[in-house]
Amino acid sequence: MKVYNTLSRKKEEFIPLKEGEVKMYVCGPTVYNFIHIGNARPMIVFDTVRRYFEYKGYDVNFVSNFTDVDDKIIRKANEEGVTAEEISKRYIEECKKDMDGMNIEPATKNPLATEEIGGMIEMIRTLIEKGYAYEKNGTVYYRTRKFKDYGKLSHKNLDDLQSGGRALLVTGEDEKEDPLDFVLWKPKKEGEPAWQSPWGEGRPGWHIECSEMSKKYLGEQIDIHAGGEDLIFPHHENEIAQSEAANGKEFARYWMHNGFLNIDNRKMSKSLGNFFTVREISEKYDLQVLRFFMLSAHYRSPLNFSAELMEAAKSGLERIVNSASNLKFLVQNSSAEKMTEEENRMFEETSEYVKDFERAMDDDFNTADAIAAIFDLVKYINTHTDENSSKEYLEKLHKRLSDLADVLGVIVDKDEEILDEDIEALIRERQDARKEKNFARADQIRDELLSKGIILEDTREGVKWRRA
RNA sequence: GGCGCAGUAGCCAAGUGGUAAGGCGUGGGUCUGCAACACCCUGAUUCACCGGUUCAAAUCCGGUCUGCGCCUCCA
Repeated sequence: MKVYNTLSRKKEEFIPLKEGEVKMYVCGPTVYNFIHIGNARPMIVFDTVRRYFEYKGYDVNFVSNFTDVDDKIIRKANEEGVTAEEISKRYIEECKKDMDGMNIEPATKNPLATEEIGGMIEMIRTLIEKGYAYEKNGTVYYRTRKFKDYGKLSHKNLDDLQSGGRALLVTGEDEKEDPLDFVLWKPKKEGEPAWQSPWGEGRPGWHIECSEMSKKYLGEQIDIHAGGEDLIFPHHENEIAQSEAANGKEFARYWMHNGFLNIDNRKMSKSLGNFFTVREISEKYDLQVLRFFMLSAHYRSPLNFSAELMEAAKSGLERIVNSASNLKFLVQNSSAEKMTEEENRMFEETSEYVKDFERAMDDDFNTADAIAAIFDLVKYINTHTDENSSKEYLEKLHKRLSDLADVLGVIVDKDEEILDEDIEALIRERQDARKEKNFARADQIRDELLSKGIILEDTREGVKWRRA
């Protein structure tokens, strides 16, 4: 199994720290509003990574934080005249609803920054003791040049940063020893939430949160640390500096980063007016479609979002779902129980697609290729099943398809909803009308059901229905 | 200025040395009362461009053009 590691800029064979276990940490969102579709990409991508590890039999300890103390949260709280806590609690709940819609497995643990302040203070204290940090007037800074590996993740060297990063010099507070030093602890300002510390009241810098939460819930060394590519610098670079200086050992073995989601080939931003929340998308599409769309390209590639592409994703997803529901329908109407020799042979043939799927996923989670393997399986199913197929054969194919889809977090079975009595009656009435060749009435009933979100399909085996 | 990514059919997108997967869409057909689903057929003599290496290049090397990202507490 190969994983692209940002550290080496190469695909590397994945070797877990501990046999059969994966410890992974994914930087989560800052909760000051509904999450946007850009936030959704790492959630979907790394949930899929997790699901594949689980499919392969690994025990995955998956930790992803919520940053619930931050300038943007404070600003929003001030705007609404409520506490920062109220804002963060509200949007954590909303975020979890969106994640549920995208079928993202709940993390093993979702730590909150505000609940881990004590540990962060301890880590900062350690850094000061070891000479990697210093305090000036209530602010604690990290002594960047002291950490000799600084830049190993983003492949930058400090002198380039200093000469190229004009902003760093301009904003450089006079009290910093070096313009490249970054904040570990900042003193309280009026109206801000604050915690007691050895350096006075204040709150932690952003980077120290993840170093501490990763350490607390996964240990000093983890297998995979992941997030959006924009986090490579400075966030993840700083995390490495903090964790490795404080703990004295390599922080994460593999660093994974997803590419950005663009809108019309432009970065999504509020100022460009091309900003979409997941909630907005959910009003128009099942979030399964968003998930399927995101997985249609490789996770490290930039991905462009548009209504047209969502429509294409919707059609593609329906093709898979239809195949599965067709199998269920055939099972209900099948009279043969046991697989025949021929069916056994055909079922064996489909293991080729499972191999293709795994080969794709083993190669740095190539979901686009994996989806192609699923489409191949769908095609096989559509051409090698009919009303004479046995229940056992159909069920085995269905399980095979849904198992693969499940790795991608794609739900293939719609909930078995009981039809209301009057809907069933309408379907029966339509069948009678059709027998009497009263097609006007039959079509009228079909339209009526369509307006209620029920799609009817007449097949040789009878009437099938599904929800739109 | 530094670092990096990308350019494959109408659209999306795999493929990193052996002769171009898959999906969506289009057009035609089968099935069907019609529709939908499904199935069959329909697509790149070619992978931004120019050179080079090689028996062999979308894949490797050099150059050009174009688009994009990071270097700002933005996933």
